[in-house]
Amino acid sequence: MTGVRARVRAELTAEIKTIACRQMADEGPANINLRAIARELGMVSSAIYRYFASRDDLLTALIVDAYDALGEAGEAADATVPPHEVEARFLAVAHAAYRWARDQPSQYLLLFGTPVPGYAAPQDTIAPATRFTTVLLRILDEAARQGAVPAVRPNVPVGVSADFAALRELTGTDVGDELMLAGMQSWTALFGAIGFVLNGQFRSVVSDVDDLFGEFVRTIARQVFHAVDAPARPAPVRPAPV
Amino acid sequence: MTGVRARVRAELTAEIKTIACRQMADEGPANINLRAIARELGMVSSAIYRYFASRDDLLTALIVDAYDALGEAGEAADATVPPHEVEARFLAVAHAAYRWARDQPSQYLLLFGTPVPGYAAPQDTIAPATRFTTVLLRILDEAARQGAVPAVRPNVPVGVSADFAALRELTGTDVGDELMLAGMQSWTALFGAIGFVLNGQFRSVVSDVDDLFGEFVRTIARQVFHAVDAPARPAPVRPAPV
DNA sequence: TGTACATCAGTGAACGCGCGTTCACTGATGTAC
DNA sequence: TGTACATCAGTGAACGCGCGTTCACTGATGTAC
Repeated sequence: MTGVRARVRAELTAEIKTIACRQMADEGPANINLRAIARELGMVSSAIYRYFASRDDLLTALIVDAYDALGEAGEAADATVPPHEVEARFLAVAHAAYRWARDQPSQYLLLFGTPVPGYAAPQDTIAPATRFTTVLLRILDEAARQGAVPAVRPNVPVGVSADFAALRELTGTDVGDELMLAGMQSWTALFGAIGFVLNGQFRSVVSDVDDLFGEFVRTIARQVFHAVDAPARPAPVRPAPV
Repeated sequence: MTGVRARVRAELTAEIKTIACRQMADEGPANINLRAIARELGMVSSAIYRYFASRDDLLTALIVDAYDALGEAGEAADATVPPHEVEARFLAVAHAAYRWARDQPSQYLLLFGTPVPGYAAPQDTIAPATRFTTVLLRILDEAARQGAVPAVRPNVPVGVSADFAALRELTGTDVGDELMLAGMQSWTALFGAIGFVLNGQFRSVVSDVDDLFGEFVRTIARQVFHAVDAPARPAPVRPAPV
């Protein structure tokens, strides 16, 4: 039964991360404390090093988990809406991000708040970090196929346009420059709104922040996926990308 | 010369804050260190307590200063543009915030990043916090007087509408619900974009983030101050608010 | 199936470090008559 | 103008605390023949 030790190990590893998450909720993302975790597990502090080589390693694991959880929440929400309803998909995904952020604010802040001082994110965090963004990009791709045009058409700077071309190449998408810029802007707007709600920026100004956020997101969606002024553009026949 | 001691005191107080700011740049906003400050000043650690009653007190002073600096940057930028050119004013103010944030990222993160664990902002920080927002609100007020209507007209939820009414009362502005919501959305979008740039969210995707930000802001401005579809609405005669 | 050996989880003590804050004090700077 | 007193900046020692990490170790769990 080689699996017994392995299973116990996996369980304890998970438990360490769970406790670290709870700690972050109390003390802030930068303040995980190996000794306190060991104490809570009834272990001696050095025992933690059987599971994580260092504090930074544990932090990396938490970041990867958080990115994955956010990405999964986005994917799950996206899957509940018919693929061609791009605006509804965006709304579903945006609200999923909002809910996730409100449910675990410290994990959200671990990803999008102040970087932890002295910590340099290793390669392992890059792939999970793109997971949520990929969901948004897929919606944008479908919107492009439907000929969507943003309500306010941006003028994409040449340097940025070149970057977008590389991005299309890399991701196998076919989103035009204007829509891509509008999409990125909506992305920053979405997370800006979430951050403001989380940090209480609307406190003593707006009481029902959930309602406010909801209307923010609806407005953003209509800005990006506004198709009324769209020139008649035939849908390309290439299949959907990953 | 009662002023000699007072002047030295003011200078040292300022120097403590300056050192604390530099420290934040290295170690993150949450990590100011009284002993290190004293060391750098060539003093004994307890001497700091002649100037600040506690670490939290120093933190409060830094937050107030940061809010004031951001507010002043916004006001200064706003003053460079003729009052009736609302879109240009917004652009100027947005870029001022961006520049300020890029020049002192740690101070920006002190205000808009992860809250410092265990620190509860006292009353003193509230007034300075509104200074920058007030600039935006004044621009919005002028825009309302000119009959501006957002490119995508939001549906303001009833609860939020009530809050907006109270806000109008409190600030002596006359910005309608739709424009107010669009304005707030632009506010979150602006700071979301700044935060993303600061935290390197566009790294290895877009190289010239300044250009990207510039176009973001132009797009946001046109979304808010879009007046083309505006119903003919006579400009009210009441004078400009504070 | 049983035995000899290797693996590995957890122990306990220690290292080196630094923090915020208090307190009784010294000595210089300012104030009032 | 000079003296007696009050104010206050800075000292130095101490308190109590906790952290991440290393290392030699014990003893239980798994493996190979």
